[in-house]
Amino acid sequence: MRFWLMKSEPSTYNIDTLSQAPKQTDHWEGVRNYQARNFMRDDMKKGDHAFFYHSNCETPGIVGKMEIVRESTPDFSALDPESPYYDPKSTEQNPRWFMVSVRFLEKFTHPIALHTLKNYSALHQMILLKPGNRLSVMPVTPAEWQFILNLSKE
DNA sequence: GCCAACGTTGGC
DNA sequence: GCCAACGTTGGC
Repeated sequence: MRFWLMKSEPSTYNIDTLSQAPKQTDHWEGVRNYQARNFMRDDMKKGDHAFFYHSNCETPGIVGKMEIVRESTPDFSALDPESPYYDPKSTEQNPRWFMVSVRFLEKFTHPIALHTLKNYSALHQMILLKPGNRLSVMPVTPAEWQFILNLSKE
């Protein structure tokens, strides 16, 4: 099983939105970055786990975890002219963007703020913490995953 | 294939 | 809301 971190702006979609969705499952639509897309399309497998990260908000950080329940399929929002994620260069025959489906697993009683993550040398290598990083989907190592899970239980 | 201009991300 | 860092676009 592999581990991931996926960002969302909570004003658009947050961990409560997911936990209140039917079957606590939803599409992770709207990723429009090639590297992030490639992770979802090529490397994410059913059964993988992912942290839910709130970005661009008062306290950015990891707020919970989820499970990948469906591997990548074309992101239909790219085909919808009404969608903010519309991309005229993506077509049904030749889709440019992909998404996975995720299921809510847990909302942390102690979310871990970005500024807290930065305090631990065990996490210094996290892609999330690399200067200038803007990836919205990225891998997390098993050691990082376990370390962060432990923090969430303190 | 270079690279300037532009748009986006996301912390602060 | 600012703005630095980065990715993408498109003219040449």
